[in-house]
Amino acid sequence: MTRKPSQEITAAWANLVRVQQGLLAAVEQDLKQAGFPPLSWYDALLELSRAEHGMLRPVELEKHMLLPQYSTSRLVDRLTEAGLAERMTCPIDGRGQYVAITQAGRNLQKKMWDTYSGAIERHVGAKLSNKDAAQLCDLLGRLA
Amino acid sequence: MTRKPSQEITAAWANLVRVQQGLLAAVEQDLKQAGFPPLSWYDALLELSRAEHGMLRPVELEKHMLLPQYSTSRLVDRLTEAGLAERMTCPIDGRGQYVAITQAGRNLQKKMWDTYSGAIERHVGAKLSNKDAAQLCDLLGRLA
DNA sequence: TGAAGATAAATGCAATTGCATGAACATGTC
DNA sequence: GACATGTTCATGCAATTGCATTTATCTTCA
Repeated sequence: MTRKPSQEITAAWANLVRVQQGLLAAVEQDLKQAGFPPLSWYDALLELSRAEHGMLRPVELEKHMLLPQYSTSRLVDRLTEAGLAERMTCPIDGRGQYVAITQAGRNLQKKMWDTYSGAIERHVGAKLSNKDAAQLCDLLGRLA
Repeated sequence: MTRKPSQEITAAWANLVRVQQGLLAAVEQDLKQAGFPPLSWYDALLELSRAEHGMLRPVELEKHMLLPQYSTSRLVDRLTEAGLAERMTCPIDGRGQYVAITQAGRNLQKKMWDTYSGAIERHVGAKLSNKDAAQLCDLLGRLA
């Protein structure tokens, strides 16, 4: 059997799960109250908007977002349904496709950022100095 | 509009969400592979096992676990179904009830901890000193 | 007392997720 | 070329979640 985690490790783990879930729920709530779709839509739109030509293979999107394959497929369904993205046939691989962000998608992403950034500032920025944030970031990075 | 979050804050937020989701998925996976139910079952069993007489009102459980009311109700359904907990009528409030952990519930909680603690050690303990963990814990605590 | 409002818990229904599989195409090997 | 294997993406189905509402009981206050 592996060694048991120390008190410190266990406490850090418990806090990590608890705090993240609380903050995420709060941020999602802020988005919803502002009439926006879930954060996962934002994440996808951001990834697409940053990609070359505003398009990505679903497989890429999946890797960026750390989502299961079927989850990506359905997220793209919804984005497409809402007119925020489009599926395009992939010229170099008959199995695959490209997902391209639309102008409406770009617009929504920018509008959501206003609310999203406000939520981050309120729930995180207001409670941590930049120095603390950098430190937190570093510690989390070691866990990745 | 609120101030925009700094680079540091934004990066910390992104890392927090990303790292926690990754680690949590990994730990859940470890539990599942060992043939155990989800972490939420463990959390509930732990709360119950620590409570006076091994029982809690659903409302209490809900507050401890930060879950919505209906979610708690259904979690208790499943625990009861599996013989890990029992619903008892509440003598002091006719609306309410008590949820009591069974011996099987206590046994499962202990068995799950073997696997769970191993996963924590592997995914967190192996990557952070106790000092780092304490610091992480502190930083997260300020966000709560 | 009794009516109004608050609280505890369950549940119907729609949306979402997870899992397993399927269909279409690609790649490597002989 | 043809078969075996791997990759990409979609989807049927069951389980879970979220939301709104219902039922039952409690509390308050006139």
